Amino acid sequence: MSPRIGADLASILSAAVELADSQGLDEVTMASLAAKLNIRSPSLYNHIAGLPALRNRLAIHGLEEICAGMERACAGQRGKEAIRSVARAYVAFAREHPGLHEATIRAPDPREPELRQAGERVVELVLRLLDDCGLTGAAALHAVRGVRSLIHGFASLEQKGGFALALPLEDSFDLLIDAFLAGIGVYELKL
Amino acid sequence: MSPRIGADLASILSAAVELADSQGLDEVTMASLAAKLNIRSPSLYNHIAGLPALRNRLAIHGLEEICAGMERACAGQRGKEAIRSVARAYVAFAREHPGLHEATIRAPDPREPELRQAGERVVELVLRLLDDCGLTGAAALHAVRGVRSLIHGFASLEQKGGFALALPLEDSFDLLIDAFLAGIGVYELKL
DNA sequence: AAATAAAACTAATCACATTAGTTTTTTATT
DNA sequence: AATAAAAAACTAATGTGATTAGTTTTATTT
Repeated sequence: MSPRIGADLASILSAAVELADSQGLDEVTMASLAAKLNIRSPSLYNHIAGLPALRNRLAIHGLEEICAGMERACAGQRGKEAIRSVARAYVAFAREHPGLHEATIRAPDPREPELRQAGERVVELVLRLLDDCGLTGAAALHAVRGVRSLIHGFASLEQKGGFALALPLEDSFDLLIDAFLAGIGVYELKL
Repeated sequence: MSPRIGADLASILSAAVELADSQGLDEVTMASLAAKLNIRSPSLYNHIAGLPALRNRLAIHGLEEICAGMERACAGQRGKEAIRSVARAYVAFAREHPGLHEATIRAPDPREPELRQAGERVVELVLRLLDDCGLTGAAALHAVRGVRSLIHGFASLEQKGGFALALPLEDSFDLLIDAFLAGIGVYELKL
């Protein structure tokens, strides 16, 4: 197949993920990544177009992992229970993969097709669960935005150290989800 | 007073805000900022320690503006109405000052004292409003985390172009706040 | 008029991204 | 077995940006 074997995109991506999760997304540079792979940075360009392209790949990879984790988490569940599960899966992902999570947030261009698709898959998953809760159409679409805002906001703030007080994070998150789900009826009423 | 008049911290900050809001936070560099002020980048170090310090200042400034906007928005209001108002004020700020808002999220060190204080002032404001809703103690603290997650999550996603669908953003946000407020009772019940 | 302090400047260094052009190595072909 | 082709690695070079060191300029104060 290959006239010469070297780093391939998978190994590059995996090294980038490790770097991102251990050092933070900003420390993932063409230089640091090349060093981790024991090659020189120009060699990376044989595999990926540049740093923005790498970050885009990281973001896609992150969204795929998020989607997979959510699917796993809500398997066999329905309705509010399922929503609670996918929400927890999201923050769990952000904790396990802080750098990769950051990458999903700070993608270079949110309109990039493959990235968008990965995001849409998450939306579709949540949409399916909301359907079980009796939400369809525009109401459901608004509700997905709500769910995404909740989980993304909480995970981001937690990650950035925004929650300073000595108060169990787990409880804060569960209560937030509970409050939202308790009030989810407004999506039917007000539309 | 001053042996020689040049750029002062206020003018530097204001130039940085303009740059951030018009070009994005990443385009605020010591180089671009100096160019905007018609000086050379090393001269900036007479006024600020470096790029991280500048970003920290921007973040503090942003939080102060957010707090001021919230105070203004909820003046004379109480309870849920007031919470709705401060939430709207937050997203309004993020729309008017996308770069400054980004700065508040991506501060170099969330533990920096002055930054923390600015953040705490926002927390205290919301805490005061929640008190009107009958929430105190740990319940109120959890609820503030909830409110912050909501507004920060929504504003971030909106700013990053995360809401692709053609669905009015205003409605999505109002519904989200409504749902949360409708379910806010769980903070009393479950604690 | 001289001293001082603050601000600006130039010059230099270092890190990183990226491009161009060359060499190496493996596979496939003759 | 020798060689042609492909893919990957390399070196060298450029450009941008942050930052430091050391120098010059200029307004204020003595």
